[in-house]
Amino acid sequence: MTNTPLTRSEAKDLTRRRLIRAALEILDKEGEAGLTTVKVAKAAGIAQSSFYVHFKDKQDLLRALGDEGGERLRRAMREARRQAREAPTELESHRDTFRIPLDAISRHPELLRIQLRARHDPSSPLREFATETAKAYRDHHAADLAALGYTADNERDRRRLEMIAEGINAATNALAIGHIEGRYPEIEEAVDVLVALSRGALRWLRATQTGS
Amino acid sequence: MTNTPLTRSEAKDLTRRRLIRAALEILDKEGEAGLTTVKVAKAAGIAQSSFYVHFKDKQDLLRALGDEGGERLRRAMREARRQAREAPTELESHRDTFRIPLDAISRHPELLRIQLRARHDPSSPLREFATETAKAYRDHHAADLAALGYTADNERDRRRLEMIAEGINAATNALAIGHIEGRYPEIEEAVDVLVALSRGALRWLRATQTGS
DNA sequence: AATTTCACCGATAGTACTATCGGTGAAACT
DNA sequence: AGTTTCACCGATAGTACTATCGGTGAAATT
Repeated sequence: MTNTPLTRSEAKDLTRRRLIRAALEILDKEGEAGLTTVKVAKAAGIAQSSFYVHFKDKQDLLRALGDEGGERLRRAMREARRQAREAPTELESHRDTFRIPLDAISRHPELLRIQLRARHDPSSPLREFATETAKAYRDHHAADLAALGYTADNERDRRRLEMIAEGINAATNALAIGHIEGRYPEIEEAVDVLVALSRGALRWLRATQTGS
Repeated sequence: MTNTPLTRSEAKDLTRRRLIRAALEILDKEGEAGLTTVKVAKAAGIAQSSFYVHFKDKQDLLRALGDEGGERLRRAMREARRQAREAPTELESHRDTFRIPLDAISRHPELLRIQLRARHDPSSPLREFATETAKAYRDHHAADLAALGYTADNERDRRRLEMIAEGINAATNALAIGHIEGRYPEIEEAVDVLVALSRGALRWLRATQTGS
């Protein structure tokens, strides 16, 4: 194994990353209640008091976790999108709309779990992260709807599109969790279901767009 | 105001219900982290130490909250179903499948919030409550699919129906939260969206049922 | 080579909460 | 009327965690 001839700031940065990594794992496995400076520091291999060399306080760590989580998620989405761009047909491209988030989530399941938990917890400092993440997914689906020519020119239609994007997003998350937990081994099967649900919404939009 | 000529056990029962009521409110407003015996007891108007007259420990309270929450939810679902039984047409009856959970949730929004939070929190003693509640909703939707003649005779179809029920359920919860938060003021509009999503899934099932 | 910087350490003060204990008075029982 | 029961109380021991502080040695700087 290679030695560690690190400069001081490199070593500090490494420790900081170890702390964040450990914190994310503990957060995922034990929840926010189990996230203590004692456990995080120990898991990162330093003394509890040294935690404060890297973070002002626990709140500061949570903030960093939100940033890091968002960063990872955007990276995963970008990567999934990059792979999808090689998709040949237009049909495939529509399937991609659903495959991209599923792939991104599968890459970092802990982020979805943490997000879903924080989303409805008024006491969680990660709520901002959860809200932003949810918005990113919703925008993703809203962009898909817009690309298919479904736009809103009044309040009612705007609400409809938002509800559809939110519903599809929630279904995507639920199936992603099921996939992570092993109940739905095949991502393509989940994509099938999401495409079917989505088509129902689109058909309804078309049927009611010009009429009443 | 009426006096309180209560027997001892009546008074104790009243206090116990006050504790559960206070605990549910604190849980909803401040999350599990904010739920302490100090706050619950104070909110119920008794001393912190008297909390232990009614519950063995905090765990015991959480267990009681799960029971109480499940009870309230089942009552709300039953009541909503009772009202729905007066539905005239078959179309209305199908809409009711989605209106019932939405109504039930609107009646006790705190229970959904608590459930969604606990569902993915490994440290939460309320996880069982969350799992059971989620199952109750899923069964509700699965029963609807069965009533429409969609049954599974192989593994793949079983998975499909489960994924659809789970997806619809997740969408229902998401729209219910949106309704509670005021973004979707009209329940009927949410029902429209859910019906549309559902129809897409049913159409897909029909199209692929006998073929490939 | 001498000096400074600083990531890390152990010890510990402070805080918040859980759970127990002995005491009290009014309700319930005899 | 006398006795027992028990819901509730204040006090407090015990536990877990946060955050601070002075000290240390090796890296960085001079």
